[in-house]
Amino acid sequence: MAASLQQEFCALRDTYIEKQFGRLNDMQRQAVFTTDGPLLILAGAGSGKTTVLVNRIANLIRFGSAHGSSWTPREVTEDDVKALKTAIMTGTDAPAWLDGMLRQNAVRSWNVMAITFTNKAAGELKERLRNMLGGEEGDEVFASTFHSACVRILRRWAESIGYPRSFTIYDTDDSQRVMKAVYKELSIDDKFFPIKSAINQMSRWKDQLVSPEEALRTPARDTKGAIAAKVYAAYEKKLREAGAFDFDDLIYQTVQLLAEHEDVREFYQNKYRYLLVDEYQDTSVAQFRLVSLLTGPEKNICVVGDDDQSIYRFRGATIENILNFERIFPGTKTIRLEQNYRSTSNILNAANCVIQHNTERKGKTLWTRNDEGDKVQVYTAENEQDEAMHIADVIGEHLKEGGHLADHAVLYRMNAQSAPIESYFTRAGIPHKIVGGQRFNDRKEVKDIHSYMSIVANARDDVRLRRIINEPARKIGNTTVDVITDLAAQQGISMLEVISHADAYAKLSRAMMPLLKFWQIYEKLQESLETRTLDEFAQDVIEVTGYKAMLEADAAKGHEDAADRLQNLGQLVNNVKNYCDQHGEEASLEGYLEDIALISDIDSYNESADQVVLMTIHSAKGLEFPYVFLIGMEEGVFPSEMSKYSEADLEEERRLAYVGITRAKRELYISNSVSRMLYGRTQRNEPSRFLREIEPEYIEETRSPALERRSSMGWGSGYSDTVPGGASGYSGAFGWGRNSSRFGGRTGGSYLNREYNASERGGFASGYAGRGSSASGLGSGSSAPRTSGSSGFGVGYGRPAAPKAASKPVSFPGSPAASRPASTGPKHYEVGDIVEHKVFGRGKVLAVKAAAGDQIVEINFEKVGVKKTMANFAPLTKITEE
DNA sequence: TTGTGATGGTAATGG
DNA sequence: ACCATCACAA
Repeated sequence: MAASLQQEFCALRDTYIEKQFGRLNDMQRQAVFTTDGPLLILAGAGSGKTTVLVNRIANLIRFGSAHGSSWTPREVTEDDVKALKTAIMTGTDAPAWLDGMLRQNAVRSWNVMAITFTNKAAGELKERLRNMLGGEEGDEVFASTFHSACVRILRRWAESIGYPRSFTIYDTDDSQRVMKAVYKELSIDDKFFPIKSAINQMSRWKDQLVSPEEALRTPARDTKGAIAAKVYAAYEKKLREAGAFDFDDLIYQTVQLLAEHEDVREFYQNKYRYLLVDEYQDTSVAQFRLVSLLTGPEKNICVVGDDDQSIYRFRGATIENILNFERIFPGTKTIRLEQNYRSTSNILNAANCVIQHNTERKGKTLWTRNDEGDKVQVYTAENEQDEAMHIADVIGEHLKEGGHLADHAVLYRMNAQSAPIESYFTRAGIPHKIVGGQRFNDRKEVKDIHSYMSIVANARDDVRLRRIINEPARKIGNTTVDVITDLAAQQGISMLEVISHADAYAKLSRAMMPLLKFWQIYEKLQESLETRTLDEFAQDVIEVTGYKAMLEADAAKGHEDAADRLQNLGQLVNNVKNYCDQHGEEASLEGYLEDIALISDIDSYNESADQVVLMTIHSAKGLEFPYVFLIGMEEGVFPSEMSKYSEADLEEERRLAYVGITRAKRELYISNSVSRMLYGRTQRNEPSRFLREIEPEYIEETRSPALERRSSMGWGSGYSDTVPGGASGYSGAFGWGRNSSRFGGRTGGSYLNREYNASERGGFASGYAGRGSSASGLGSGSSAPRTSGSSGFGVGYGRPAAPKAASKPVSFPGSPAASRPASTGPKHYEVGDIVEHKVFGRGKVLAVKAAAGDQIVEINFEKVGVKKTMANFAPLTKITEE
């Protein structure tokens, strides 16, 4: 009797718990209910990976291993069964007195550690856990990146491995400075073996847990290898003296710490009994080792990854970690999540087409129940301006239909590609945000102030001291710095210590006054740190050091960027303030410096602002957008020139393409450009092989009207007749449709190839030069408007299946670049005019200001409110009378 | 020591 | 095309 009650209760308990996770699919639920032992989740793009992670943690904390168990902590009563039945029927929570019966071996939230790839992902995880579990328990889960977790561990144990508690974290710039000093000391010529290569080699060694000693012991392949080993050892010594870790050290040294100190290892294994690692495909040997060291004897290790999305091989990620997981952790349960919830089937099929061309895969095929959606739009642009304009057109159309800017993302292979888009968007007044590239914290003035701050935190840090000792200029030149360096080395003390009694050294007599002054500044800052709040301290640094005075003097002299720099420093102080607000009592100088070292651009990307976002595909990993523009799909750009000669590199590029494609939810726009200015040279690139790999049935392609016009006007003698039907043969012009010879296929006789030849022969060069040079928007071009007008594309263009953006002739004047020669002078608008803007629609002019041969027009738009645009560049049309 | 002009190298992805 | 670095003059 009691036994069957027990059975009934356990079955009900399963039902109850399953209901809690009712929104998951079978595979996802399996992953959630696999609570103990090693678990490998192979999660395809958009398969609800984060959801699974969050739910799995929630299940651990709320129910532990109760699901599937046939055991209860006490005798089951009729009341128990009844209460649980009621809870299931009514969809309410079971009464609290059942908790003991439901929460079997429930895991305490602070026993769970989740490692993610970015701080942003960690933040999202925590946010969702808070929502699911409530504030307290959610917050108690330790979720962070590898690097943050390691810093946390290292802070605690630094002294046991000979580092100061307030160690500094060096960024790439610092590393290069150190390496440069090493080269100088060892008289190594960086022309023979570039510093960057040395750092790279060293970095790979650290990723693979190769110590300087091992590197030296291992016979080098060549002279360069020998040099690398030599500088590695010297570099490491310097960092240790400075009390600094670089990014790779954070992992490497933590591994050493855990490997060599059993007590420390056991401390963490006891503390974190359940480990979850996200983006496992991007972990390095060192990171794998770290995970293994943290994993206790119970082996409660769950990793989530997708071998098809491994895109960080170049920085030491090893796909073997995921491929060998089952072998390294015997008894691993493997679960595949292959249902995609993100994209339309056309987009997903396109992605599958591409990734299928890789050989090194675990192999899985994503599927979806989502609609087919629109076909993937492929646009061939004439040049990068044209590409930018096309994107703006599409976005404009979407906005007219009620879409939001923030639903659009422009993704590219490398940061350099953002420039033309950014500049076009700026001129057209399209709100946008670039993620990545030159980071705020990388600006010279910001780094300088941070260097001052960090030497106050860590007086041993000679590298950063050198950076600012004469910034602003205070008569401490290279000679003096070299003398100080020697003195410090002789006595085994830091440079700052030498400076603190500069008067004791005869060699420093000449520079004594400036040095003592510098020391006074330093002491003032020390005092400021002790007596004032952190943001006041930052302000003091800017002022006491004379940095502010220097910039103000520059600004007075008419230095253009000095004002910007001052503003940046103001922003820096704001950032410190924000940091203080966020961390309250916990705020510390070390903490702040740590944040700026470890927080990346993508972490602070905030999707709530209504802006188009521009970023690299790498940055976009883990994100999704309704509308995605994947630009620069050309050989030599994507895949990059450097990857073309290695099959393994190419496969990584292809995975990157796969990541890019799978970011899109509703519509994907891929573009390539016939001509592109890159690295100061105009290149003519073939469309990317990745485009060719997509089956034609998922694609719809369009060529820039500019390219069509060229062919129909008969430039480049005698080739237009090989294009079927000229402009009217548009849909087939690409050779892409039914005949599937596609992009410049192997026949070599494709339309595109011909065009390259034609242009290289200069057949239309003269007729074309105006447009080309007016690409900057300031050229002398006398070209025809490009989107409408007498050449009649308006009509020819409107084939039924054409992409939305191109489907109707657009009523505003053409691109800022192409159709507004500077010679026409500024456009004149007046307050009160009603104008039409390509992107924002209709609005009323509020104010007009003259600026450098142009006007800044402030407009109140009906739909989007007040915006400022440049009259000469913004796609504005005056509406005569409303 | 500081400021300038020329030069020449460097061009991928990032914590 | 851009930047950083360097040599050199002031």
